[in-house]
Amino acid sequence: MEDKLREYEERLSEKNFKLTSQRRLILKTLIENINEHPSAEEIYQLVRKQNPHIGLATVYRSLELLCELGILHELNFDNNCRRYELEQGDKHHHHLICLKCRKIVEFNDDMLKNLEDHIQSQYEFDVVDHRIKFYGYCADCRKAQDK
Amino acid sequence: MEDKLREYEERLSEKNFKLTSQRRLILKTLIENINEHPSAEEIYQLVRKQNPHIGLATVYRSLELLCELGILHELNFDNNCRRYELEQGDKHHHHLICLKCRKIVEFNDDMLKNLEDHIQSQYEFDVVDHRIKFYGYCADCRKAQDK
DNA sequence: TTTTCAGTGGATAAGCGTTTTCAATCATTA
DNA sequence: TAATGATTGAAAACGCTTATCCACTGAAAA
Repeated sequence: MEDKLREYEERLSEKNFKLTSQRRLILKTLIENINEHPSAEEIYQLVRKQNPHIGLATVYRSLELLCELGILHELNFDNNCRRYELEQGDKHHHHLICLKCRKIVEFNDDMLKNLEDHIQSQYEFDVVDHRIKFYGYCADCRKAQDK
Repeated sequence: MEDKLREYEERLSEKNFKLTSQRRLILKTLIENINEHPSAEEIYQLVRKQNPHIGLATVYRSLELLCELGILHELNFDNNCRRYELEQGDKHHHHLICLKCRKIVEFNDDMLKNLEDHIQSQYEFDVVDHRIKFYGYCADCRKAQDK
């Protein structure tokens, strides 16, 4: 935890930003909830438990800054709010979204390199990133359905 | 055009909805701009050229209804608005999104069936749909950059 | 030390896309 | 014709996000 925070502090200071107490708390919350893909509002609620004086605007500003620095990624699962996840090295992972319980499962893949190469030559499209979402039913919901 | 409209009328009436003049005009506009992936606002502006009295709420309501009937698909390229495309048979296609000019190129694929099967067994996740977006630079922007 | 100044944060208003409300209209049926 | 229900348009409300305002902080300059 402290290691990660020090790393983030360095990445902030490279661009002359400071790891203020608010940013520290937001990052801490993101680390602690790394599998949750929380929305801004959810982060705000979590952060307020530890510092009730923090403002919603600060949360939004911090998330924006962290995204610009590449520390955080913005996700887009449903249409009415943005969700966030910490950057996790260069492991390319994508999401399985359960249509019933809305749970989000991550999965890693290396199978798409070929497809990228194909697109590159076929469409003259220079691929720099991709986002894949699979929709379906997770193990839990499938079991519940069988009952 | 008229063929398609008749087909849509049938699909509406199956669920006891009517092809009103507003819905007809919206569908007509969607057919005419089938490669544009227009947003609700853009559809509204297009539709108003032919019927200046149509309301924005009607456009939103019609788009919602057409999505529910599967005639239309909601897309999610940028965060601040939804875009729409007519359902086009069972051709599974995805999108290449140019980061420079924001142009959206469609591409078809059959290469993902294997990946779905893999996910199915590995994660016990029952995949029913997937959405893939590749981000990069289109042929035009690549050429412009070379100059 | 005092002053200055950029960076930051909190409260709140504003912005923007979307949804809801409500009265009016239209089509269909009795 | 009267009644009923679906649909519409205008405007208000809504929810998430961004911008504005002013106060505070902490470091550099005078």
